[in-house]
Amino acid sequence: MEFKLSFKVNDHIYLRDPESSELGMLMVKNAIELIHNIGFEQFTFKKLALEMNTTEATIYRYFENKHRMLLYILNWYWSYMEYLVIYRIQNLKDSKSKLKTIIEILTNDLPESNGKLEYNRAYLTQIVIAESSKVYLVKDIKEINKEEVFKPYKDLCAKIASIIKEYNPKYKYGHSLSTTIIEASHQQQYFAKHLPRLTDIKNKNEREYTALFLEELLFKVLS
Amino acid sequence: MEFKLSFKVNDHIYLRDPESSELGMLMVKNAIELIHNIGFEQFTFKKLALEMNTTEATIYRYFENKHRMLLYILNWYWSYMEYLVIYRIQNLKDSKSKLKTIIEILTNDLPESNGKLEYNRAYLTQIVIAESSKVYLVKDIKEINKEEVFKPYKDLCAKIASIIKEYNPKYKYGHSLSTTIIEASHQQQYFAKHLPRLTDIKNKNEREYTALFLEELLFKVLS
DNA sequence: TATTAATAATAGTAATACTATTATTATTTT
DNA sequence: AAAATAATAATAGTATTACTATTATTAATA
Repeated sequence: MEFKLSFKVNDHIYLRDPESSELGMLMVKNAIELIHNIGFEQFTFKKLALEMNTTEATIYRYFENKHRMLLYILNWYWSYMEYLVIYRIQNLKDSKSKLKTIIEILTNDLPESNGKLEYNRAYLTQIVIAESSKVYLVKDIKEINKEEVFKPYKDLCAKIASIIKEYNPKYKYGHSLSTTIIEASHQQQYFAKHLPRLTDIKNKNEREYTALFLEELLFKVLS
Repeated sequence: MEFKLSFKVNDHIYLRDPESSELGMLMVKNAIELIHNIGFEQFTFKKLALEMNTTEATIYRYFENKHRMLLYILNWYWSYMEYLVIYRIQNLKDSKSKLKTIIEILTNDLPESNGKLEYNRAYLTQIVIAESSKVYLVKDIKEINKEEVFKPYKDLCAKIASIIKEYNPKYKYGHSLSTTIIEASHQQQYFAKHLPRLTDIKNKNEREYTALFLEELLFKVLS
């Protein structure tokens, strides 16, 4: 039996499911590369269309705008993250090693998946680090949130919070601690690379550094 | 003697110092209101010009683009924050109450200043919460950072790190903990307000909630 | 008083973020 | 196999954004 890694993303996010066609899948794959290369602000549907030899209008039939496309990509990422957490934790007995595994997952590239969608995992990770906050730091967050499009993030947060509770049932801020860990894992990697004086990094790589910082923080907070 | 609250912002940020004229000051004041009202993405120099009965071209003689304007506003904020930390801490003896004061400063509106610049402090706080990460999460961070335009943030971070060191000389991640606290203070307030399921907020207000979460976190990490 | 500097008014451009229309091709239904 | 439906490509067009340039007018300074 082959396991198919395919996450159903809330269909409010797209106009037409990009997984429903070759073109749609190619679109997301190319978008990840292009956003990684030029950044979300410079990214346009026109440039994406040019890159993949199609037209702007065609892309607009899949996604309402580029914000929705980024949201789609992040939903995929968050869903995958939650799956990874569940999968890699299932055989672990003590909650301490579960939490360690979570930190590890949060500070490494996505592992190879065997589903049909083969995105560039290193690029995807970079996009999450540099662009993810832009999907919720928007003026119309209220209306967007009504469509349940942040459910995968909330689910991931709840999952991590449940393991935090398992480790220390008395701790009252499991969800906030989860989001703080998640966001800090991106931030610290970004700062370590681009604004190192906002961190204490010496010569290690950003991931290893971030993992050490977060692990110590997490266990001290929960002690 | 009257104390004048005026922070010299790195002059790479502007083309012409907005503090050097009435119009310049009005520009920043109006920008803060407009960014607060419509969000940074929707904010344009055209709209700002319309708002204050001047022209786009005039604003462009002060700032290269809207990103620089936001950077200017945040530099002002970070400098003010550092000043506030130093000022409110000077008479405190033990480093524990110093850290508590820092959390308090980070989770409250800016206090009334007696300088000539009277920005809307509540709006400014909201801008920092919702828009600040957009100044460094940009593709050209490398070149921008060369101009030293993030110095006030780094200084604030270093200042807080020094007090962390004072409290616990053995702790190795003072700078990362500072930025984590600063960024989390914005994030958690934002989440508590707009995406509450990413937090554990019940019925308190977002600030009080965030302060409690951060204070507990900080002292546990440093114990 | 002359010079310089700042602003207002106006115009213009390339790029962005879309929408609309039609022809062509592929897929599905009858 | 023909007819109907759906997806795409090609093309065109619009309002807005993010600027730059020019000139006339007003204010400040030498």
